[in-house]
Amino acid sequence: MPLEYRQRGYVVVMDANVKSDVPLVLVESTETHCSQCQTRNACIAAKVPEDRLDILPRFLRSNDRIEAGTYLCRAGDLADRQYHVRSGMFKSSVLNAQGDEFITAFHLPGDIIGGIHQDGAYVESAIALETSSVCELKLDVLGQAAEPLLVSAVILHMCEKARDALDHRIALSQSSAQARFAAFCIHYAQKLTRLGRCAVFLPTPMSRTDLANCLGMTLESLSRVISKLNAAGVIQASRDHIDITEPDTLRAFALHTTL
Amino acid sequence: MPLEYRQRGYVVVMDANVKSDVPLVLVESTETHCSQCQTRNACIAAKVPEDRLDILPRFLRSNDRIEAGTYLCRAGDLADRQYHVRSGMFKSSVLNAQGDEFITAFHLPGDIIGGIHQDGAYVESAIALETSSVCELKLDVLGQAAEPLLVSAVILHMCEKARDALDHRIALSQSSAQARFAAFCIHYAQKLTRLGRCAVFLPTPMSRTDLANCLGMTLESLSRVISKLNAAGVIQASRDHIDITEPDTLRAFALHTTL
DNA sequence: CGCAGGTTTGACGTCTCTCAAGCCCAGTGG
DNA sequence: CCACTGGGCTTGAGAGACGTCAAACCTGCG
Repeated sequence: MPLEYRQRGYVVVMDANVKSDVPLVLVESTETHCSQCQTRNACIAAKVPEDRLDILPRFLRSNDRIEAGTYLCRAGDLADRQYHVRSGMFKSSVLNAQGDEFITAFHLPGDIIGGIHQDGAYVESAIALETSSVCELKLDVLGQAAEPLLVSAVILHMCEKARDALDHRIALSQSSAQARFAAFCIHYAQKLTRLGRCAVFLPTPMSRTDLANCLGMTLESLSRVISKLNAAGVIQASRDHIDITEPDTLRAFALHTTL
Repeated sequence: MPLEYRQRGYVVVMDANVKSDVPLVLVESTETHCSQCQTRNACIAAKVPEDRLDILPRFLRSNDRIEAGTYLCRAGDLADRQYHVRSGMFKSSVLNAQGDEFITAFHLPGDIIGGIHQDGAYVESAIALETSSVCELKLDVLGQAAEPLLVSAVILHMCEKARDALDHRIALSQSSAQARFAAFCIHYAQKLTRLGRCAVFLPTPMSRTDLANCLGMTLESLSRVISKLNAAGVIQASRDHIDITEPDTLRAFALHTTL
């Protein structure tokens, strides 16, 4: 499967099966083309009439390819822009006063990174978990632009994305570790569905440690839950992905609130 | 202390110490006056230059007084506007497929209600916990207005408010009930501080049941935590408020993550 | 082959949930 | 004024779940 990304004004197409720096194709790319983007149905483009998609590239800057392990932004940085994930996956996190890390979210295409401020600075840090790309939306441009279509789209999109955080919060208030994990899988699957991807194959580029942290449990508890659901035949988990074999059972577990 | 609210075009001032329906003062009010609002330092007005505050009432509609127990909006309603709390307190909640209720937040002045959408509908229901008032911001007006100051202010405010939800999420991932409760108190106190109110006196118009639900624990666990902190002299809790007597100790408890 | 990091499994202690009883307070009616 | 009543809150005892610590296990890599 060819790997396509954008770099210094070019669209670069690599052969993912061959470890090489020599691209298969190198196409000049003058700007972002939303109409050809795979994520256009899950980002602000989905809230703009299809025949007006051309207005977006005037406000969005599409970034070069971001390697796994690269920080997109850090807590405390000047919060002058939002990042909208185009491809790949990010994890965001915060540190408390003691230096404990909390993984706050895993971001898929269409998700907003840098949408949480305090005193004009980002609250979370975001790091790429795999090769990724984002679109940048500068806030001053947004204010000055006076482009009603863009403003509405951004605000609607922020409101819809707030739902992910809410889902996560609800999952966390479930007391049982199994219910939290099941809820995570179900929400993840729903997001993949909206992206037009397979709803039962969940890639897990994050470590078990990070996933456990995000779900508010220990690594061992997560491991036990996964082993149990594996043994029960509800999921089939490996190091880098989770296969949902019995979606209905998993959904039932997600609802099983012991609260 | 006089109680001031707005009703059918009048500003009504009541004597809160006397149980009567006869107002002390009745002033004609043609529109919202942000410059005189007690919440102006904690809402979108705080992101608009002071000498331009007059633009806001053109877009905001200030509601009549909302009695305790009144629903401001319900999950599933058409999400065509945001509510910005002006005074009082609300609680918002969601129901899952099983009918279990999850209290998702308690909203203080300056907070946004109705900022979470799915398919054009609200996800949460919000109900007043005491006599309250809100400002309405219609989304179509926001898009068409082309008023850069307003757009920037709303987006910045949404980004700052996203922080509350994040704080809640982090509090929920703490496994210890005591840490969750302590974190709730600390965040609550911080919000009161920003409103210019006392940071050690926390009114609790919500029931213990609702508070426990919001913190992802049982009523009994919450009660035990409160009793323990009471006995330790860290707080002094009664039915309708919590006094923080040792803020530093409480802060330390909030950080004590057993994760 | 050996190493290191991440992951799984096991044993044990602790914390929270559950169920149950008792308490406190406000409102009601005698 | 006082007993009654109901709801919300507190307290108690037991069971189950999760965290902790420790050891073993995989897996990719040199």
